[in-house]
Amino acid sequence: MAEAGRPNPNFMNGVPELLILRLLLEREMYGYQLVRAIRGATGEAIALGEGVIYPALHALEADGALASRRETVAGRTRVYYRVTTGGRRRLGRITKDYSRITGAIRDVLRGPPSEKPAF
Amino acid sequence: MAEAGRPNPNFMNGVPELLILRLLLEREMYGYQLVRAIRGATGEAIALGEGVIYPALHALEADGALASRRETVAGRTRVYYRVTTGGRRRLGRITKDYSRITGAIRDVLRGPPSEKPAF
DNA sequence: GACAATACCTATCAGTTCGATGTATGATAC
DNA sequence: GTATCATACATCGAACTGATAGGTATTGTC
Repeated sequence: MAEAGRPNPNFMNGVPELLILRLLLEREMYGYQLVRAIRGATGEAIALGEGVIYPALHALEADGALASRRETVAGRTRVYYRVTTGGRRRLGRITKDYSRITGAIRDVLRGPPSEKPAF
Repeated sequence: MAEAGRPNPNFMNGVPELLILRLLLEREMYGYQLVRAIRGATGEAIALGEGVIYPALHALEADGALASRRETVAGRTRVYYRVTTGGRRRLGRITKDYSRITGAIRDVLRGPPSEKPAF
């Protein structure tokens, strides 16, 4: 049962996918770069390792949501990913779902109008 | 990889716990009642079955976050749960964690100031 | 020459949640 | 009167994520 304090103990489902698609929408990136971009964009609140990102990128590409391009820079191979049209649709869907659910949770956390806020 | 459309495909971790504690803070409830309260409070956005709620209640009680009281009404036994002092602390912690992370995600979804909103 | 950082990758483990199933009672419909 | 549904509890196994840990290879630094 999720202990608080650790960087991010499980927490959410589909969020890695959501963050990846949203960040790649702005500009194409390669995996290793994405790993740090997520740390950076969330102010360390969310830290997804390479073991999460790479498989997710592969799956998204296999699903046609991402397309990739290889480039070798200073002897290192980078695989740049960009969002496809299908990926944009997918991002739209999951963003809507995500907002719907977190919105519902927020309402519950706020509590009924009568009650003075719990926090 | 989380298919959209189903009632609530996995989605989050610790959210059942969060909702349970928050709703029980307002008034004590029994398990079956909670199942419907969650459906109701989230406008069907989140529907947690009994297979989620009962084990969660047992675990929270075992952890000292909830206390229970049995009552028989019209031949049916109800187990009412209320939040303990420790449970209130716990709710405070996980609410803060939750807000921190969803806040970070919201920032990412909003995108950089320069960019026009994606949706 | 060792070590850290970059850059890719995969396999396994652990934790959650979902779905199915089971028991039992009371109320309702036929 | 009996079949069915809603109430109310409970547990187990399956499925899915995501976290951890490991593995390769190159470049740059001390």
